[in-house]
Amino acid sequence: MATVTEAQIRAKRENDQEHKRTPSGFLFKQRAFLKMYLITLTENKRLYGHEMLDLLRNEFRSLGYRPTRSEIYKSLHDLIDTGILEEVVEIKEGLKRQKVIYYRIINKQKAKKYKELVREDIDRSIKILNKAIKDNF
Amino acid sequence: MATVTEAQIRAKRENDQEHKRTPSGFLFKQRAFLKMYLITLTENKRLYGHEMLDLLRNEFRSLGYRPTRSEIYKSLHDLIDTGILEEVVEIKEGLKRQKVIYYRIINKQKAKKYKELVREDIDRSIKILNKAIKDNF
DNA sequence: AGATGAACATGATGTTCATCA
DNA sequence: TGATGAACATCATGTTCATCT
Repeated sequence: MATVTEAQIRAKRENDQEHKRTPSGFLFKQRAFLKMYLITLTENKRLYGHEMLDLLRNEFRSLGYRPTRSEIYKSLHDLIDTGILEEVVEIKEGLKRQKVIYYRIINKQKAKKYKELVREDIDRSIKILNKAIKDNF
Repeated sequence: MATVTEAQIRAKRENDQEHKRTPSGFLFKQRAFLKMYLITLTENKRLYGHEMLDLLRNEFRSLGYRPTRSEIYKSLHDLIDTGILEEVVEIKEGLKRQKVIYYRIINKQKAKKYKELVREDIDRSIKILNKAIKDNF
């Protein structure tokens, strides 16, 4: 009996999704952008979700970008579903015991690959934007 | 009796829409991007909708962006609704008589203002993207 | 058939409500 | 009460169908 790996299932699902409706290719999605940042944050700091949200909001405040709570969590869940991150549940002692979730990279190779992918898309987007300035001004 | 101008009605409608749901401010929308291009095309060339679509698809093919037919038309309609463009209907003689719609700027000031607005957003977006590269690579 | 337009469908993402420690 | 998660609502945009010359 042929075994089907998790990775294959995900690959198929992603492929199916991609072909349901063909994106026009205009810039990239916020989700990908956040996932890239969340990977980097996990690589460099030890933060739980809510802290990541606060950090990103501070970082981008001056640029008028304020990511949503749900986008952060959905991005983190995506990264877990695709086998890049895993949860590290911890109890934060305090007035009231508080469960928080930290993250850890479980597949460095995949993480690196994903970031490279997003990077290419960022480069492409910058080209589009620069072209627009050249063409319209 | 107080008269309400078209512009006021539109302004109100747009304002209402803006406040229904606050955008997070991540990059900008394809629609605004296209509207900017369509204004510029109208300023510089005499093209009807379908020709504009073809032109833009050619321009951006190498960058992997292929705008949709409906996005072009919706963008043109937006520009008409907001008093920036007007239609110039013409009959293209040929094997079969064919109605096409050209466009003309009817409010240069508004057109210029809109483009400037988009430009600011493009600059902001480029900043976000450059920051992302700096932060993640 | 080519050009336009509108209805519809779906994906991306923001808001609200629920849960849990 | 702070952190997380899921259901829901709405907007942006792609696809399909209709119309007109």
